[in-house]
Amino acid sequence: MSITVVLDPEGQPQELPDGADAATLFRDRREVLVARVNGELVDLATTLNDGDLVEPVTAEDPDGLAVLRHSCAHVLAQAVQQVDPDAKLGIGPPIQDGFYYDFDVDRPFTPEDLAELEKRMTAIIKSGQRFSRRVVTDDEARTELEFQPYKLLLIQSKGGSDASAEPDSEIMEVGGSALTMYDNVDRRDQTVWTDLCRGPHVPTTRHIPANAFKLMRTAAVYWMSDEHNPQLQRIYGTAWPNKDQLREHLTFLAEAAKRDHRRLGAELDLFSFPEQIGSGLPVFHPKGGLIRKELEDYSRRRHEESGYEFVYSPHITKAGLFETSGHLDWYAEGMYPPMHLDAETDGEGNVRKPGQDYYLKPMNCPMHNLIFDSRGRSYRELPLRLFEFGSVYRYEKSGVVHGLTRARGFTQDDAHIYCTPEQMPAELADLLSFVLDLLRDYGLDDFYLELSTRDPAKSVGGEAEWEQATEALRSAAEAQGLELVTDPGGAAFYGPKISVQAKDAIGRYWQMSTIQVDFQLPERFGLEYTAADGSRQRPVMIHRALFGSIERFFAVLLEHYNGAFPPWLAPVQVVGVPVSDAHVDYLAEVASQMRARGIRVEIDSGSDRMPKKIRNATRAKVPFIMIAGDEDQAAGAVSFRMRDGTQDNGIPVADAIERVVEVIESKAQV
RNA sequence: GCCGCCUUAGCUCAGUCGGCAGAGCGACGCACUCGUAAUGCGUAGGUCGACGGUUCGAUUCCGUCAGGCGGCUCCA
Repeated sequence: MSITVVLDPEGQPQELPDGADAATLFRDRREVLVARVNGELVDLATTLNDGDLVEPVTAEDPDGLAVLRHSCAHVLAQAVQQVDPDAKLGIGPPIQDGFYYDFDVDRPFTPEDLAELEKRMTAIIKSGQRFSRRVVTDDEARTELEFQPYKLLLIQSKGGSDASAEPDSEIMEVGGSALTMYDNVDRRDQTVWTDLCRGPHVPTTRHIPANAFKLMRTAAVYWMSDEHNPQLQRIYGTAWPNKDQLREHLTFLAEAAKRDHRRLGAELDLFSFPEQIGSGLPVFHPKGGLIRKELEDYSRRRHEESGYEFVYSPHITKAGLFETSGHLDWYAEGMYPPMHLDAETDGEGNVRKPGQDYYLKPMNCPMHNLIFDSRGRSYRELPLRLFEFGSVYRYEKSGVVHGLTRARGFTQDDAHIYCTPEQMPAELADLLSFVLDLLRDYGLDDFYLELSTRDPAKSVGGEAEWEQATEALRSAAEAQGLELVTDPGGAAFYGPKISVQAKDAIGRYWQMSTIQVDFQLPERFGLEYTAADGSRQRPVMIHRALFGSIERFFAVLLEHYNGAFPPWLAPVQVVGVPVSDAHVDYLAEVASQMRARGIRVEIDSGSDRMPKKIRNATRAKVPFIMIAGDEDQAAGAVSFRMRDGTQDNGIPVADAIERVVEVIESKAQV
């Protein structure tokens, strides 16, 4: 007897003995880790049937790499249990770039533990254990896993072997068509370790490259991500098809760390977080302030041109406003606690005047609503676009504060647009174009859009209006021709949202602008306009921030450019370096001509030698280093050295100035 | 907020098995007058994050707090 299977993707029929498995088919190809049989990812030990469509899957395939990483997680868990046989196992899935495994252990892991575990993992990998799949009944599993409470919970919550539940990306243990255990069998056929797992796995631990994995860090996590559950200790690891790819990944991480905005901010003297002010509350130094001012000035100009009106509002307000807006119901936890003011008591301690609570504002919208509502509004005024660089304060939990990207005090480039329901679709479409255009001007040009839809458990407002707004957002998004992903249930309680995700220079995506439709606030504030027919109508309100927060946007650009801002944003655009002291006056004269054209130029007249000055200016990432010595001076010229080290000598002064001006005005990068 | 780690000169970091500390860079001064990423010499600069405790003695050990880092949760 024999069977015939079809090899994918070549489409080659292949004859095999009856009962053959995929491993037989690929026995000469060690790089094959698993197989895709009729579209389903399975172990190579899976028995094939006549007519199966079989595709080899290697670590170069994303699915294959995930299997490799998942198997590596098993090796980690085995190593942990070698050290601590009482360690209780949580879940251990593959993730972006690696894997993790959660453990309930008496003592958190230390960096020394990780080094020890890595050694043991290497030994396990080299021992060549086979991953052997075994189908079990629920009862058998429960007996075997008697001392693994978390695995028991998984069986229970996922319904065991008859689970029809969708496979969960995070939970690799259960969720297949049957409940399975994976035995690690050593070369003497002894089962040395076992884990509940739906698989699949690589054939043997030898298929995990022993020199291409690394344990990265530890973390405490809540079981099932719920803070009411017990805390487990997680170990994160990374694993790759080969040593070179591991090295490449580690290099990438080092590169990302080098351009961390917190580090660049200190190095380039842009901003700081003085401890005396408080966690998450930044101050901008002159150079950072200049960049920020350029960002803001350009934004202001574009907003003016696009029909926005500028408003200003205070930083604190009485509690009543946030009662009206609903913030105190929905968001009090994220707000700084109130200041209680103006209370008066008499001599006996009786309250004569109850006083008032004042809150720092976490959002600008309630204030803008009051501006809308300050007088009767006509349909002729709509869309009314109110814009403010509004500083807000949010009491972020201490563990989440993170440089400028997650601060407690920050400034939103916040606008609220009031329009009729009929105007909404066109307004949203224009808005999105405006936002994307502006982001491109700042140097970000690779985007995708994310549409966050209603979470029924956490929302207000009617089904129909949500539907209408969501569709309006969707069609505005689709009109951009960009990739659109949906984030089901990700919307805020008051309305659906589109966010723009922008890719930076090293391939990371950042959530930038958000555009959010709100039915709730116009209702709560009783906002109205008079329609053409004289009736009172409720406007639709759109919240939108382009930068999100200026601080955060600043941080993203800083990392995107690695501190080397394009000249229009560079705090110092030109540094003059004299070859010797004798050329300082000449450069100063050129500099004053440049200043007259609005160029930010400094002359380094210090006592350093010329190469040192060039080094300093290079490290400050100044776009143009303007050098002048005898030759340049005699020719009425200067020489430019650019950030990449390229050199252009003997440029006539007038041409040099034009060149800088041109680059600044065109917002080009150099 | 939770878990772990960390905090020594402006910055990056040594160091003290408990006897009050060092380097490089930076700053400042002097000399050098110099053509593309560090000229040389010198000077100043630290209540070793804060407060308590243990100790004859604490920067070092313990505790609390503040700030930071990596995760978790959160990101309206």
